[in-house]
Amino acid sequence: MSPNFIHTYVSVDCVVFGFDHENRLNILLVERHLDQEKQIKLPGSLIFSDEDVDDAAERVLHELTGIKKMVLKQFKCFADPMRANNENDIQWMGTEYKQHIDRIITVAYLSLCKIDHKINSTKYSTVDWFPIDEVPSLPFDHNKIINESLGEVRKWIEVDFSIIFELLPKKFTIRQLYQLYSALSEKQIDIKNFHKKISSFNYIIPLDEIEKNVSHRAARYYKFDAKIYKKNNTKLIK
Amino acid sequence: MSPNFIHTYVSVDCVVFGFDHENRLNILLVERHLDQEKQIKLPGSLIFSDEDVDDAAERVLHELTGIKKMVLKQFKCFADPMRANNENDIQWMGTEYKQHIDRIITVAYLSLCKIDHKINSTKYSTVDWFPIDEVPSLPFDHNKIINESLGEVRKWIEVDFSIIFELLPKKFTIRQLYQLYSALSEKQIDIKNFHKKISSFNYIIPLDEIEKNVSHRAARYYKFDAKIYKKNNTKLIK
DNA sequence: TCAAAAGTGTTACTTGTACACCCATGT
DNA sequence: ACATGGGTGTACAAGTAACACTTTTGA
Repeated sequence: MSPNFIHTYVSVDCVVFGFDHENRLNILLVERHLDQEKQIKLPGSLIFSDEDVDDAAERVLHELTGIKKMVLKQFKCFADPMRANNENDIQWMGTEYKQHIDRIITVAYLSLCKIDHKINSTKYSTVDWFPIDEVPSLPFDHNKIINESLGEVRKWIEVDFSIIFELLPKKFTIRQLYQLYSALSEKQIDIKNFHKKISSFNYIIPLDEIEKNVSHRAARYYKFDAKIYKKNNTKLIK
Repeated sequence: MSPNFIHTYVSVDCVVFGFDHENRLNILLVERHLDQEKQIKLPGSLIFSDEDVDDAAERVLHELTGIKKMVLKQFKCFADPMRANNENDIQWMGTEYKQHIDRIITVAYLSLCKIDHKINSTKYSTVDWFPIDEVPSLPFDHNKIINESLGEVRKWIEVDFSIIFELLPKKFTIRQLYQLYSALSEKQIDIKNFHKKISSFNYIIPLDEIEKNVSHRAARYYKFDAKIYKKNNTKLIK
C-alpha cells in the first residue's frame, strides 16, 4: 500500500468575463451560504464520476447563466495542498456536498459573456458582476485564480482575436471595440489607426444603423462575421 | 450523500521534447512492465497527498533525467472518464500502485531537453527518444496527450522565443536554430533573412569557434545570453 | 573548379505611426 | 460657434521579403 498517493475530489471553477459600460472588465461571482452568513465566490462544482472536466465546466456555465453554448477555455489546474485548508472553507464543503472533503484540486476555466445578456441561473439565487479591481477577498484560492485568469484572457485574445466579440454587443461601434481592446492588451494603438485597420477587415461588416442622441457625429455600428473570419483568420497585430 | 461526485486519483504526465540531428522533434518515453511484457509510455506519476501538481511534475522530470532544473509548463488536464478503462491499463495500475484504481485524471506538462544531455534516470531502467512521427500506440490517452502537446510547444515558442534554446546545444549555428524554428513554426522564413535578423539580436552572442570538417564554408557558433534577453525581450516575429 | 552553405548588401514592397484635415451633431 | 468624436488621407519610418553577390571549404 502507498497511502501517501493522493485520492481526492476534483472541481471546476469558472471565471466569466464581461465588459461594462464604464470600460471595465468584470467577472461573475455567486453567493454561497454558510450558516447564516453569505459569502461570494467563483461559480464552480465538483465533477461527477462519469463526467469530463470540460463537460463539468459547460454544466457550471449553464447552471450559472442559462445560456446554452458559451465559449470556454481550460486554463490551469490549481492543486496547492493548502488551498482548501481554511476552516470556513472546510465547513462550507461539508454543508454543500454532505461529506467530509480532505483535499480538493480544481481545474479553472475562462469564459466570456456579453454583460447585457440576461442571466437566468438555475442553481444560484444571486449572480453578480464585479469589476475586476473591486473583487473582494474570496474563499479558497479564488483570488489567485482570478488574478491569473486576466493574463490568460489577454493571451487568448492574442491567439484568437475573434473571441473578443463575445464580450461586445452584436452591434458595436469601433470605439467600443477599441476600448475593450485597450483594456485587454498591453499594446496601445492610436484610435484613428485602429479605426482604419479594423474597418479594412472584411469580417467587420458595417451596418446601416448609426448611434443616436450623441453630442457629436454619430458612429456607425458594425457586426462581426465569424464565417468570413474563419476563412482568412487575420491576426490584429502580426 | 452524493456518491456521484468524483473521488479520484490524480497523476501528472510529462511530454519532454528534444531535437535530433536529423532535424526531427523527439519525445522521451519510458518502459513500463506488465507481467512479462514491456510497454512504453509517457513518464508520469500519481501525486502525493502533500504535493502540488507542479512539484509532482518536477519530481517526475528529475526521476526521469537526473537533471535538477528543467523548464516545464503545465498545459492541460485530461479527465475523460474512459481514459483509463483499458484492461491492460487497469492491471498495470494495480501492480504499479498496489491498490485498485477506478478512475484517474492526469495533468499534462511540457518540458524541453537538449537531446545530447546525459539521461540519468533514478526510476526508469529504460528511457528513450522517439521521433514524434514514429511514436507507437501507447497506453491510456498518451497518444492524444502527445498530439496536443505539439501545438502547445509551438504556442510556447511564439509567446517566449527564448525557450527554443533549451532544445539546442549551448553552442549552435544559426542554421541549426533555423531548422529547429522551421520544425516548430508554421511560418516559413528565408534562411538568409533569418540569419540577418537573428545575428542582429544582442542576446545572440557570436563565439570565436567555427564548424570543422564541413564541405563548405564553416559556420560560426553562437550562444544565447538569457540575461540580455530578459532585459529587452524581443519577439522573433512581432 | 565545382557544389554547398556562410555571410553581407541592395532594393522593392508592405505595414505601422503620427498627425493633419474635414464631417456631423448636440449644446 | 464650439466641443467632441467620426472618418479619411498623407507622409514618413520601420520592418519584411526576394534575391544578387562574395566568401570559404572539401571533394
